[in-house]
Amino acid sequence: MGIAPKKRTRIQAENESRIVASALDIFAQYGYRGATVDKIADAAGMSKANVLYYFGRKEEIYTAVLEHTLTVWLDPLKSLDANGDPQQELAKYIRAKLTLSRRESEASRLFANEILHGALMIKSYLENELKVLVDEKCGVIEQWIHDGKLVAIKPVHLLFLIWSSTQHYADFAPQIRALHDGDEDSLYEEAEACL
Amino acid sequence: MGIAPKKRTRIQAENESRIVASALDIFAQYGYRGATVDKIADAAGMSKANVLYYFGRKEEIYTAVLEHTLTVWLDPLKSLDANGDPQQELAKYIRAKLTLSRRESEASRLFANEILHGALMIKSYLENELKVLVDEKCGVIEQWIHDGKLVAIKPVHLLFLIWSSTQHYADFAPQIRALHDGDEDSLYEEAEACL
DNA sequence: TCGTATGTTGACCAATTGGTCAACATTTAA
DNA sequence: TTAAATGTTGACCAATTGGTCAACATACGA
Repeated sequence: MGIAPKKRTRIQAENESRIVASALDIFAQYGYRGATVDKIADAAGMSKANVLYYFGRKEEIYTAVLEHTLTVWLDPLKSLDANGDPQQELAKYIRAKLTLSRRESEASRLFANEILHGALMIKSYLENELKVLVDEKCGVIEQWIHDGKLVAIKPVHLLFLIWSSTQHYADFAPQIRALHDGDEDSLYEEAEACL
Repeated sequence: MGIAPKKRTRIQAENESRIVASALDIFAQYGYRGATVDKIADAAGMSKANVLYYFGRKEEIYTAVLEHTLTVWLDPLKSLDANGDPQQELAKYIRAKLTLSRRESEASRLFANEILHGALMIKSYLENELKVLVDEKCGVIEQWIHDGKLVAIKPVHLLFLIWSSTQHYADFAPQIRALHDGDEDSLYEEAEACL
């Protein structure tokens, strides 16, 4: 007895994606506990009962949102090419992360919040899929260093440095806005120049 | 009619500080909405009603905790000395922040959470006290650059880089633990060496 | 067209939680 | 010692909220 390939109707597909999109905004803004199913339903333009018709529990909405955003968040690291020029590859990666943190800042804040409070939902993801990918890419960086193409630095800390500095501009936006004189475009231009 | 300098009794001082200390842990772990007055009371070893006898509302506990931790958090930047050696001063500052993020990680997570969700409670603090301090220290860095003692970099972005990279080790601890092979001591030693 | 599967919602329920209050306990100053 | 001030708590209340359900509406294949 295999897994039934449950056909999803047009309405199902449409509503589920509308719910997930709205839930991303709400969860990112209020955190898991602060977000209410009612708020999500409002944002999606339907009743709370209908949201719970598609996702039986609040937690299911949350994990659906996380899964939906994990892939896009991870993508840039995947394309770090061992055969490319180290400086260029890293610069490209940093630029991609910075762009992502700007355009998908809700996703960034969602992850930040999830990890900040213990990463209970994505713990196994971090320890498995992400760990494998990170180990692989650290190997690439290690090789670059071994070949003398890059200054000696623990690869995993280099990644931490890139992640923290790029995501900082999305996650700490209110602090940045309070301290930075000038518009947001110049902010990101300056940031890119620095990194 | 001046502000009465209400004497605080021994019991008041003792209980209030016990509440604030416990509340820091609870708020850092669960966030504002996830934290309950009951949990805080439990952690402080007293009844919920008694906690609310000292702090009329949950929000008051929260702001008391924020105020209590803001000073210690800010201190290292204050001691950045314009007359010292730039490399050494910055290295000292980075070390101090890294130590703080390790020893007061609850405070770090508390701020991260507050800012992540809009910094509603500390907005005016960010725009006033912190802004003044940051502007002053940015002036110092600007001067160092002008004197050719430091590579040209927008000072405020240098600060963002330092803040994000040091606090990352406290705020994203679960992710770090999942990806880093080795114990925590070596983690911080390596981090310090990198930065 | 028509009947069934799917979609939708208001009303409702139980659990959680911030906050109040009256009653009781302890500390403190005279 | 004693009375007033201060400290403490269980019981309670109202608002919020995750989740259920029966009733009703719509879509869709035959």
